[in-house]
Amino acid sequence: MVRTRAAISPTGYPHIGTIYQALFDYVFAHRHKGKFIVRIEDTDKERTVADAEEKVFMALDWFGLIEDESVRKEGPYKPYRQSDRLDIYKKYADDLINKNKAYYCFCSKERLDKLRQELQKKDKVPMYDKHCLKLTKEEIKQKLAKNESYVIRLNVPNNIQIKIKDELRGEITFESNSVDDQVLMKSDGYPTYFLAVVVDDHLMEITHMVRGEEWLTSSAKIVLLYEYFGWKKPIFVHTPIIRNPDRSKFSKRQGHTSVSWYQEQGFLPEVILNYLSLMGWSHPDGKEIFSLDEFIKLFDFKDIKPIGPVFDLIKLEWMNGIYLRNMENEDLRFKIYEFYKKQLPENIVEKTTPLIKERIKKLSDYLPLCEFFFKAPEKFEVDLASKKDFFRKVHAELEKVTDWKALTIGDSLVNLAKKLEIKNSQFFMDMRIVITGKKISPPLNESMEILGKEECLKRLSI
RNA sequence: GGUCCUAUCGUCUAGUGGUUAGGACGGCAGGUUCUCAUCCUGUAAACAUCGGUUCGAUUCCGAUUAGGAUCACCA
Repeated sequence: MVRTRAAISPTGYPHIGTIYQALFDYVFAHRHKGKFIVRIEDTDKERTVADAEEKVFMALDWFGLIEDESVRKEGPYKPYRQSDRLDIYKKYADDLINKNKAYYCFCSKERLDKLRQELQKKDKVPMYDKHCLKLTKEEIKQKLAKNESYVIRLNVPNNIQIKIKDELRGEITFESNSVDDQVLMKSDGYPTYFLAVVVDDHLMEITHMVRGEEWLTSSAKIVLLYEYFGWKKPIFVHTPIIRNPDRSKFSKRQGHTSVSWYQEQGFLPEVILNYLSLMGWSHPDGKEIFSLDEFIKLFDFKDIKPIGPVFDLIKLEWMNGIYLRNMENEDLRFKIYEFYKKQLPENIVEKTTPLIKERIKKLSDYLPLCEFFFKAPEKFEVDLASKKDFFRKVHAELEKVTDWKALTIGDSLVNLAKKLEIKNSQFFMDMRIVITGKKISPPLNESMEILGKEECLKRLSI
């Protein structure tokens, strides 16, 4: 039974990179009729934010990446929040101590800082010097009795090779001398990520440890822990990291990383998932538009390219536009109505939806395009002062139209243009400005039909 | 800097020991059109470099270069 997990730290608004990771977990689990678990990794008390957990689930719900087990959907492996599992980590840390695979460290922050500085000065990689490994059992007992503050460190042996098999990259070898004696238990009794993730993944019977490439370097520690515990290792998958245009790690300085931004802009969640699927993976038929279900049917980790792809907002917008255009008018109308919190008159949204369907890429494009339906323009993108006479003539002509439909309005306007010997393009542009205020608008005749005769005549008599 | 990862159009990617190296976004140029958009047509644009292996390498191997990740009592 395949079991994957999204390990999420509740430290703020959900990040698009987190969703990217979770997507692979979710899809792979579903591909193999397994389980997808969400685990809350809140072992950093400083960084944990109170309502972040709630936001994580709101985001997952929005995307439809619904988990099988989590803090809100407890299963047989509970609890699913790491801060509720402290006694478990303690037990396993003690186990490692007893096996001499980990050791107490009483070094002060000052000593560690100094050590780090000295090594850096010599252009060496800052690493712990195993100072406290030399402590005798008796010394340790005394220090513990005196309640001295301590951490527990991983005892990494010298001069061995640590091998890890990554699904995307094959075998990777690390020299143990370049692996630091990682702190496993902090002085506040909380575990660090490394201990917690190994213990939890083992106890929760996670079969595929899927995580971002930023963890690749530290996976030697993970492998070592599995070996020390004598546990069966999961399959390791280090997925690519989404990049900024300058190829650095995707960050809010250069892009929009927060899920909430995409919601506010009116991107559809299924579009974002579709787009994200294409980062590192490609459809065997070269298709770009496909559903989550289709992705599930075809997905395999082996087909992911291990290159960090650049996030391209322009292409995402294009794709969002495709989805919007493929929607039924009724569904799109409802999406727009909901997007604007049901504040806009529903009948106008309904009538205008077909007009703007091929003109918007995001739901938030609707209002700038359709604002003139809700209120008369207050300023005009072109100065109309010299055109008053022209509009009087149009007014007179339109007044005669009894059947107020786009087609008849159009006929009447085209006739008038001919009569006045004005080019259609010029004629309609002036009309557009006076009716909508803007040089760019939905089709004019249809817009005027929706606005109604009375309102149009009113706008003509400026 | 140490360690590790990676390398096809600007971007996302397909692909092969012999191909006119394909598609998509974006660009450019046309067409349709009352604007914009949609739609349609066309077009420019890539195998990082240098060595091997080979009859032949973009493809296999190595080195170089470049980019990235990581080096906390953060995840």
